[in-house]
Amino acid sequence: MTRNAPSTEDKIKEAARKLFVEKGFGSATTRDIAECAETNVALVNYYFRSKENLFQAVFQESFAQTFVPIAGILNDDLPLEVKIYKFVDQITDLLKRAPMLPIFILSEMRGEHAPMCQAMQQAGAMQPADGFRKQLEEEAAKGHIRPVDARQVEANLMALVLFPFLGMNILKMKHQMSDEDFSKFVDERKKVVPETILAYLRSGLV
Amino acid sequence: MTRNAPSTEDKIKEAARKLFVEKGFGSATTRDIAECAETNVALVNYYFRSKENLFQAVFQESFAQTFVPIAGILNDDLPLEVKIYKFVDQITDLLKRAPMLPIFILSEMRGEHAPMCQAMQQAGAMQPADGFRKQLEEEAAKGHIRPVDARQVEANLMALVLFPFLGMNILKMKHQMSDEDFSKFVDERKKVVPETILAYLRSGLV
DNA sequence: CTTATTTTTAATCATTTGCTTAATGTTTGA
DNA sequence: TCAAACATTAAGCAAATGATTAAAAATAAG
Repeated sequence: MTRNAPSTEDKIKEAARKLFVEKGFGSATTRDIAECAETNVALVNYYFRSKENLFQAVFQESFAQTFVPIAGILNDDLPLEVKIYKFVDQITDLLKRAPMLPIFILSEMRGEHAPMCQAMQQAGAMQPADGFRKQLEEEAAKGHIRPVDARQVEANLMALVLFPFLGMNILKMKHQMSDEDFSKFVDERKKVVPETILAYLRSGLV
Repeated sequence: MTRNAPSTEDKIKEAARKLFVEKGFGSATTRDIAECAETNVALVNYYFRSKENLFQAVFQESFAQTFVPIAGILNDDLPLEVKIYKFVDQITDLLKRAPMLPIFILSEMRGEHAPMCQAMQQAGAMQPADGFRKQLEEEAAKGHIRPVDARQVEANLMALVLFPFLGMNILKMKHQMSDEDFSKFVDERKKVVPETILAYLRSGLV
């Protein structure tokens, strides 16, 4: 019982994902993609009408795969400390499976594709983590943590989790890391990052 | 007394910097660059021999401008707390003047240009922050902070300072920020980030 | 001034790139 | 079974792109 052979359309989309993520929109050609998908250029346009169209399809899936889970976990109904550990743990594991997605998304969200941002905002793909904000306010009211700007805390969390993947190449080189070393490094951050966030939230309490 | 008219070569390099940073290597064409520099394509190749060559020149300058100061400040001879505040303050101001540099550098350091990493490593453009590591060890020995992995602390610092610029577009959209709002946001981080780092370093002390 | 060198221009070449077309093969459903 | 819809292929087009050339213009040197 062999796995279902993927449809041509799916093979093209997967090839496109690989190449767009690896080289960026401008440097990946339709012929690259066709070859990588083991078909020809005509089929790429037959299924997706244009390179731009294909890119949109790939980008939106990638975006949903990366940034939607992030807001999701933050709005979960969990105790603050548990939530933060869960967030770091799950996002880290997600990114270990697709380490280039963040840099792909952020880098394509410039220049001619910058307007996509707005489009996706309106599509509701990016709801603010309102539950998280309220939770921080409640915990502060109870005196469990100090009063904070939720946007700053959220940015800190995202920064600490995403950055090692965004700067993976530089990081690996700077510290002469093998793939395995890097994997260990981000695993260690499953402790470091929550401790950092919680230390900030709890610092300066009377 | 008007400022020296920039040479054609410099006008081309500046135009290239603007367009490479804005659109990436693959999406910026030599004709774009020539037009933006108010010359013609032949001159681009006359001064730089090839698009790839021009890119290398621009990239290396941008890299030096961004990542060398970072390691520099960390190795300065300053008390830990002062150093951290200075680091965040200076790098933030630097990035406010060139907010797209980080995403440019990280995004171009993939695909066909990934080998540049190694080349720049060997050129010594990326010395590890050894002074910072020793300082952290000494402070830990004195009991002023807890024992830490310097690489993790350094990564945290870089992450917290760089990330808002890397994710500028998403951030501005998610929180409906104007340019001014964003500027305020990163200025507030001049307090938030050092407090976060220091809270971590001082947490769990007996 | 004259010659040599450097800089600039316009025209052009060879490829590449996104996309289309027309013909052929394959599947599906009535 | 047969036609209608779908899938695939090879060939090619027009525009864009990186690079070059040869000649003209500007600048520097003797």
